[in-house]
Amino acid sequence: MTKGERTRQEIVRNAAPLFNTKGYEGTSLSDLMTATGLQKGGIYRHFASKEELAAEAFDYAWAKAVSGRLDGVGDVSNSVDRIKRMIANFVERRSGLVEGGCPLLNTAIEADDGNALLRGRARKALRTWSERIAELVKEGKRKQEIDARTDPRKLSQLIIGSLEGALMISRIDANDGALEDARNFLNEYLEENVRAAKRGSSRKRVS
Amino acid sequence: MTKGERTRQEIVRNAAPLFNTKGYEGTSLSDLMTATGLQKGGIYRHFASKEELAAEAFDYAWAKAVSGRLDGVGDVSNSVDRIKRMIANFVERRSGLVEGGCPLLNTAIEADDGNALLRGRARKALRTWSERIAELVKEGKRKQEIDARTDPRKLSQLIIGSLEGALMISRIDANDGALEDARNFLNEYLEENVRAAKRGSSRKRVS
DNA sequence: TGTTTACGAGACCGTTCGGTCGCATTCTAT
DNA sequence: ATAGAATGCGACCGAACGGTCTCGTAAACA
Repeated sequence: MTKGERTRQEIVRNAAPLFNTKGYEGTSLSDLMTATGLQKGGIYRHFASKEELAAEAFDYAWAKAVSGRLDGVGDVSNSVDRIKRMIANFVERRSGLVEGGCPLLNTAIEADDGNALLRGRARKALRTWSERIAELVKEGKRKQEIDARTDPRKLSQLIIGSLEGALMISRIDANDGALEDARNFLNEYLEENVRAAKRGSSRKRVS
Repeated sequence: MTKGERTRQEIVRNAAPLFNTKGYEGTSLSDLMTATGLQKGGIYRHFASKEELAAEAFDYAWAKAVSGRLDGVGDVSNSVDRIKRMIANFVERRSGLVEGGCPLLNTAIEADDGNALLRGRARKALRTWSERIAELVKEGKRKQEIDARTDPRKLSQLIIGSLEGALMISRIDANDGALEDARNFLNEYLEENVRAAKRGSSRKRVS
């Protein structure tokens, strides 16, 4: 790897937590200069604009978030338990993440009426995450671990929506209660309404 | 009402949609000048700072949001149906809301790491909304319309979290699907797990 | 080791930022 | 009608904004 490539990565690595905590508008070039230890010229050698850097920083932060949430999911065999593991990772995962909370939530809210480049990144991030969960569900249905009546897209949106909403509450409340409650709720929902019933037994089903 | 008071209200009225769509950092004094038709001096005669104006604009936008969500709730007698009405109001948001989406979500995300004044307003807004729903639940329990085992605070957080999370998804997705799904999910949940069972019948209960 | 290319510093650019203030004008209460 | 208070204009402020460019230096390849 050339020196320039290394520097470029370092810039992204240092810029990510800044953009994620202060937002795109709230992060200035001089903030970035301080965080990277470079002057403007040094930064602009590698990126055409603040916007382009922010987009790459988002990708970086998002990749870390996704890998944190999928951590250990492969070690679990049952599909429902995989989903539960992913939820637990979302709720617990503190270390290794880029500071400032979920990059998707942060970016989606700031960019939904403005910045098209960042909005596009957020939209794509949501899609791929949602599809990833939906794939887990489909696989579970194939393996008959998940009830055949489960709609993969709807379940995926329920999980993402509940978690992100609870995260928002937890962040202003400065209290993880909402996040914990969301986890408990989703886990119970998965057990009661998603996990395939044992052969022979029957159950009333919601939705 | 004096001329100054009228002007002050007009400034808040015109500033609210700006702050709610572009955010605090993203809204400049010159944006505000254009929106209000006043010069800087005219605005600063009534507010000590941009921050103070933003805080009042948030209060204004939030008051409108709350009144929109509670619209018609009093016309319904059953407590569960009242909650369902409130959810429908949130999802349909037909009434004269301030542009830019839910002020609580927008402000919470932008202010959770910075601006203390706005963060305080968002925190208070969340608390009062949450308590309002919890009150509905408690009343429902008193009237035996809501299952005695229901935790008012948890249900309130589940509703708020699900709706706000779904709103975030709907906004980047530019598609109301997630919001509709959240409404359907919550309605079914309320019917199956919150509405008090008819005397004599029994039911398995989640959470 | 010599040469060419890649790199980063930092002065500089015009613009916009949030905010102040003196003053003319307009309200308002008498 | 008029005095005094309330109001809004707009020139002005210093700082900070995102971004450009030149040039000395360090890295990379031969």
